[in-house]
Amino acid sequence: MNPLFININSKNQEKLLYTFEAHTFTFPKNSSLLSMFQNDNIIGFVVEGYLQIIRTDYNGNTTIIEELEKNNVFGTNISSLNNAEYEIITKEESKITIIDYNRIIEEENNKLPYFHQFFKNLLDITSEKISEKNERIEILTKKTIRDKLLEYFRIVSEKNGSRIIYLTMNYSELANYLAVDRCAMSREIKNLKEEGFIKSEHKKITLLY
Amino acid sequence: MNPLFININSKNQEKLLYTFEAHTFTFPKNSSLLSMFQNDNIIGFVVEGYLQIIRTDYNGNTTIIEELEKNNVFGTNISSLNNAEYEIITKEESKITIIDYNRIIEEENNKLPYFHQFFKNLLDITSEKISEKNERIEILTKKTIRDKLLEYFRIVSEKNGSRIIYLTMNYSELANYLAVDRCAMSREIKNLKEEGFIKSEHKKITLLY
DNA sequence: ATCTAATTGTTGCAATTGCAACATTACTAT
DNA sequence: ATAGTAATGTTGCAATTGCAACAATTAGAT
Repeated sequence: MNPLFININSKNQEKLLYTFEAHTFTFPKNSSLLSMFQNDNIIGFVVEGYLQIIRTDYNGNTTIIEELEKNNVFGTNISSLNNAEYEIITKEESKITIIDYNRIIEEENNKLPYFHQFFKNLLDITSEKISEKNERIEILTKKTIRDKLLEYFRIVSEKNGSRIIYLTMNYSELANYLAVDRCAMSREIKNLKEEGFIKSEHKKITLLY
Repeated sequence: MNPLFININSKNQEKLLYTFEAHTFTFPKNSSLLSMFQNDNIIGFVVEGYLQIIRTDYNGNTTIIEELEKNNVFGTNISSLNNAEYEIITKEESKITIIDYNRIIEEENNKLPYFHQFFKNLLDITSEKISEKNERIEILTKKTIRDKLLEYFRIVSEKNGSRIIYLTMNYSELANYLAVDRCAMSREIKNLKEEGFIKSEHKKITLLY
């Protein structure tokens, strides 16, 4: 379910996307979307695929800021894409729909019966993003690699309602996400396994505590 | 300037606060606001004072999540206050205004001429919070205490347009915010001073690079 | 099927950090 | 002014981590 369209029936969804002149694009794997709407102010969502928002700082270090899976929403403002250090890249072939933000905030939209709901949804999505950022901060404020891993596992496990976790990122990316050295993380995962806290095979991790 | 009321004249501001039945409260220093609106969904802003949103995890460790100064906006959803681990505390006597969020999102508000602007402002504020969270993440992903400090100084310096920084937090709180040991941070600040990167007297820090 | 590139695993070692314990200074209230 | 409390500074030491260099495994392309 696309959170932009909660409580909006599919006929009105189409109408809304038509009114806002939404456009859908497909990007090949490992491409940057930024050039597409560099100076525009947009809201977009993932129709199909997997993308990441990454930041590259002045030293050339990159950090994963956000993962974008099917139905996830992103935007110039709500994803800090107005910051030149941020960009969106596709990790696999991806299809996205883009809406001009300026069309969304036009006052005359108030006449559309479903617009209020749409705008409310947008605010809910933005609030939800703040929650996710706070969760990331909860992870990053942990002092040890072990505690960061366990906090990450806890959050993912709670979100999916299961003690079995399938990693969406690969291990290099996870280390980046947790802001730790990949090798040190690998060592710590081995320790967690040896001490019986987790079981892991490839990207499947089972929490045993 | 209160960002909730950008492009809304003061007469309409009052009208709006009246319509939404906003209430203003004063809290003494070092008090928790949470009990006031535990199960409500609210939006609030700081009229006067200084507050912090802090998180206490299952181990009893507390983390500073957000600082709230005059005119800053907070809310159940946009500040993750629906999470039981989060609370707002006053660091000095503070006056805040609270609005019931359910009154804000009523559809009939669309009839109010200034409402569209208000809702847009709310979305802008929420987006801005995401940017701030991303900045915090940029700091926390740095590997060393030195890099965290310099990144923090850079962000504050850019925000204020000055190489001279006045810390809003005390040093214990700053260490908490950067998620490092206070003593180790103190040591690193001494190093930065000795190596001529910064000058510091009490809460005034001058960047020399 | 095979070659190549990408990802993951391993480990010694030096650097950084957290922790603890204590000294010093600044703030607050009476 | 002074006592009491909170904040800050200092430092030795052990634990954790990052780094580097390399091995092993897996994934992807032709």
